[in-house]
Amino acid sequence: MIKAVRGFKDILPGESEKWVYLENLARKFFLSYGFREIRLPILEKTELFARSLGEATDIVEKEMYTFIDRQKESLTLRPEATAGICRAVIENGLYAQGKILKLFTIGPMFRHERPQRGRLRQFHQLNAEVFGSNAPGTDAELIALALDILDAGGARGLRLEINSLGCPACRPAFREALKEFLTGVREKLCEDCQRRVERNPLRVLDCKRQECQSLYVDAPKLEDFLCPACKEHYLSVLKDLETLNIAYVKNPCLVRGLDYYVRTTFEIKAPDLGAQDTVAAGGRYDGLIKALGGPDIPGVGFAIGLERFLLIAELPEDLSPPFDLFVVALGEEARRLVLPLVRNLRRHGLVVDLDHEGRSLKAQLKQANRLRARFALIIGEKELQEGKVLLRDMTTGTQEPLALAELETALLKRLVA
RNA sequence: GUGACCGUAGCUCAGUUGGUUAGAGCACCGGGCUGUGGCCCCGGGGAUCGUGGGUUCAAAUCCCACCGGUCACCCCA
Repeated sequence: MIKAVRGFKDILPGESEKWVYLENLARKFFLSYGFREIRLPILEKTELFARSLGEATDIVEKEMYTFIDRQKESLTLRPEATAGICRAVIENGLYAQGKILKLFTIGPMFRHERPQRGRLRQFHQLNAEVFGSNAPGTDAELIALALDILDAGGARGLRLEINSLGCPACRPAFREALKEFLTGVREKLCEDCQRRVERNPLRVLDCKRQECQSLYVDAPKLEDFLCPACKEHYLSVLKDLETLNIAYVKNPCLVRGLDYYVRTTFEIKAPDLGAQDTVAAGGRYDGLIKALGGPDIPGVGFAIGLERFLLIAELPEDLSPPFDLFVVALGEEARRLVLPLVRNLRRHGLVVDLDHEGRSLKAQLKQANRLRARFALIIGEKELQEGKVLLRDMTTGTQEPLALAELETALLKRLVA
């Protein structure tokens, strides 16, 4: 048997309704926050991701689905959405001086990781990005948006963690101070962290090991190194959050895995998720557009992991659409007679089905029952002769005779809400 | 990439210290009720026991390898 590729999952009926529900819910919020949808290719030139995420990140180093196509060009299944959105913004000239551009997109991402709870190789994200705004209010607004979507989906007990990574003006000083500190305690660090000290010292702060974390309480804090502009920005974001009554936890160790972040970074965590507990994350990436060859406009955004959202979402019990009518046609003559009727009812938006297999009345009623049809329309030889069909209410079991001649209008009257 | 646990009908599982033809419940199809669903009863179809090798008179059962799944590490949405 040919099976789906490891880490790639089918979304089956029963599950797909939940996806549509959450996507629609998110769409509603994106639109009310003034965002417009952008749909993007899932395949991009490898260079785009290498340049935007950073060559030394785990994603670029070992998690991308990269291949050489027939034109001998290196292409990559997108591991995240921001790079592609930036590319599209630049390529299509969506920016303009002073214009605020708010975009969202929904779709699959691909990373070659070992699958586990809340982690797939193809997974899906809801992304929102704002271009052209330096204002801290934009950062706070995005956080509010993410939380509103998650809350409307019934996710509870969320924890917002926030940090500021500074900017190219102030981060280097902190980097040096941190490096110095780390060199002092180097022997006590775990293997991974020892490696990080040289390559990417900030990532050390993100280490999950208790031993390392207990050392870092004495480490220099990035917040103390922020330049006045970054400091003011950070405080203003926090203030907006407070004004919006949004609870947050400052996490000076929140570093994020992508190189392009500056200033605000945040994660929304859900304790119920298990090891992969980040359901949404985002931050500011002011230099990215320029680095990709575009104008010097700032950007902020976030992504919600849809699979993870689904794991903690509280959804309405029954998301399947109501099934209006099952037409029980007994015999070929009846079936032929009913064909145009069924089609017309469907064109009116009603959910209607019938049996083409020539099964018995009993079998067809059984199917109607299984489909949870509100009504069954019974038409056999007797009905054909008498010019009357039977409309059976499947919940009460009562049957009403309807004249064949005005059947369609009679049905529409009873079925259209 | 590393580790632990797990792989028996479509689904959930049973299968004794290795021993006839591998079972059950649910689901599906049919019948009881030849034109009335749900409840009940009866019957039926459906399994390369994850794959390949090995041990043995004999393997779903023991051993090895591989594949897949789950969870954790790592990393992240």
